[in-house]
Amino acid sequence: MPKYKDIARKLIRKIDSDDMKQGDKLASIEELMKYFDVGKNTIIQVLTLLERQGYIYQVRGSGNFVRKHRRHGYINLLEANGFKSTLQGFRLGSEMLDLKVIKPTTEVMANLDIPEDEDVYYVKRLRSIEGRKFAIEKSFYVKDIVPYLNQEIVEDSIFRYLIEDLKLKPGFTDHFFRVGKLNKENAELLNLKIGDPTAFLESIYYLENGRPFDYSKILYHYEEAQFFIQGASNTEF
Amino acid sequence: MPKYKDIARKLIRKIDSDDMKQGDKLASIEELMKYFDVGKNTIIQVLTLLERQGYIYQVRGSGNFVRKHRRHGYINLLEANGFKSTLQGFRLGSEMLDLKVIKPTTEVMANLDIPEDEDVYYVKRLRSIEGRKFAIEKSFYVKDIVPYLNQEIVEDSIFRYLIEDLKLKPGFTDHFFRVGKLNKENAELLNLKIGDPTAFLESIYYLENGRPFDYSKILYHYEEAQFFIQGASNTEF
DNA sequence: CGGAATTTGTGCGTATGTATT
DNA sequence: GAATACATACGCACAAATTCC
Repeated sequence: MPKYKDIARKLIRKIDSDDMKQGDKLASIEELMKYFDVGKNTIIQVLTLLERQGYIYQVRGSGNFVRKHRRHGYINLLEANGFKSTLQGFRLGSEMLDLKVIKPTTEVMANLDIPEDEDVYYVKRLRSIEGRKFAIEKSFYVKDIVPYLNQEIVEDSIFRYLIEDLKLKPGFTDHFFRVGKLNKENAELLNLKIGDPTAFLESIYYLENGRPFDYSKILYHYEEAQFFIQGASNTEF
Repeated sequence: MPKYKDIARKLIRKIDSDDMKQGDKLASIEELMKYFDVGKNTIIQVLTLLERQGYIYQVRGSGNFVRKHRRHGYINLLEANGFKSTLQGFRLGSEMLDLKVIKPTTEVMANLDIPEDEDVYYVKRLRSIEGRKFAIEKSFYVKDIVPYLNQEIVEDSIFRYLIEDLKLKPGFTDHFFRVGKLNKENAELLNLKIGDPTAFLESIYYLENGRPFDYSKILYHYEEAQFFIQGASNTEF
């Protein structure tokens, strides 16, 4: 592991600990250089990374300060897998409703950028949080990249399987978000009424090399799901 | 303007042009160094910035490739001001419903991190797109930072006024997102029915120095609003 | 298939500019 | 105005991944 990632992890652990709160000042670049025994560039690289991940904000001439969001139970849409760290501490469940290999629809072809004869895994899951119905998820995986799935994997964590077992490297993601009304089928699955609100999230996950491998459509229970998005410093363009 | 920002803008113009599409390869770092007559670090800095902004993805040993989303009419939640570039080309309107200086509620105090006796501007606007009702926005500005607002400013663009006239420098942003049902008052404003779905977005805008200056709550018309969020490469943590 | 060439990634040292304290 | 701290930028060396032959 490169030095800057190692240092970043250590600083993140420090920031996440109870020692630090919003607005606290980090050690100066000079001090961090000495402490970790690395060059200035490396520290700058670390701080740039932390800023981009939303852990700190940088103020020129002044210092680097902790950024700590104070709301819990929100899904952080900027983390690789939609159901991660911000929901830590909650009991999550996954019930498999369907799992099969199919040929892609036009919609799936377009979003995964594949031809019509390419096989895809179709997975439908009912997700729960603390035992309550939380979301209906329909996912499509390019079989060429994800050659095998079974019930055990699907009810545990597909992403963990992809990363740890298949050694895939997810890169970036596109999320598309809308609000709508539930139809009969989905309302019944979520124990809601027809016409009740729902958050509809479409996500396309790409590997590091830019190839899309997962297209997912999620309908959230409107009373259970809430989302969090951190915008970094843009300055123009 | 620093070299890396200047180069970034030029590359973004190039990428946004019709010449380039998703997956196209940029010139190599070596070539960019020669073309712009700068050092390698500067080019790397440019590419890191473009990657973070979602314009490109980087593949080690291979090259840098254009990332171009193909959906229009979506609001990009990662851009400083919620109603920017992705809605370019649409006719946007702002009708002022209320504008006054008030003392903060507990909620506003907490989100803007101010004491109870600090004055805030309260602005309520009805926003439209292509003449259709689009969203109801209630915003709170710290008067100490934004000392003056009037109807003209509020019905044009508050952010443009803050940046260009007040010379404020917005830094980062926190967005919180939920789905809910409309009450009578808001349903009437949006020409919808009581109980219809709505997207509810709370945003806190901070200056570069980390001080919050704007807390906004927006209720979107569920048939008009759709959102776009680009996740960058995270790789672990 | 293997090795060479290409391309990007990490890291050091240094100098100078700019904003804050 | 001086001291401190972060920002930009150059040049160099070597590592790691991909691509080409």
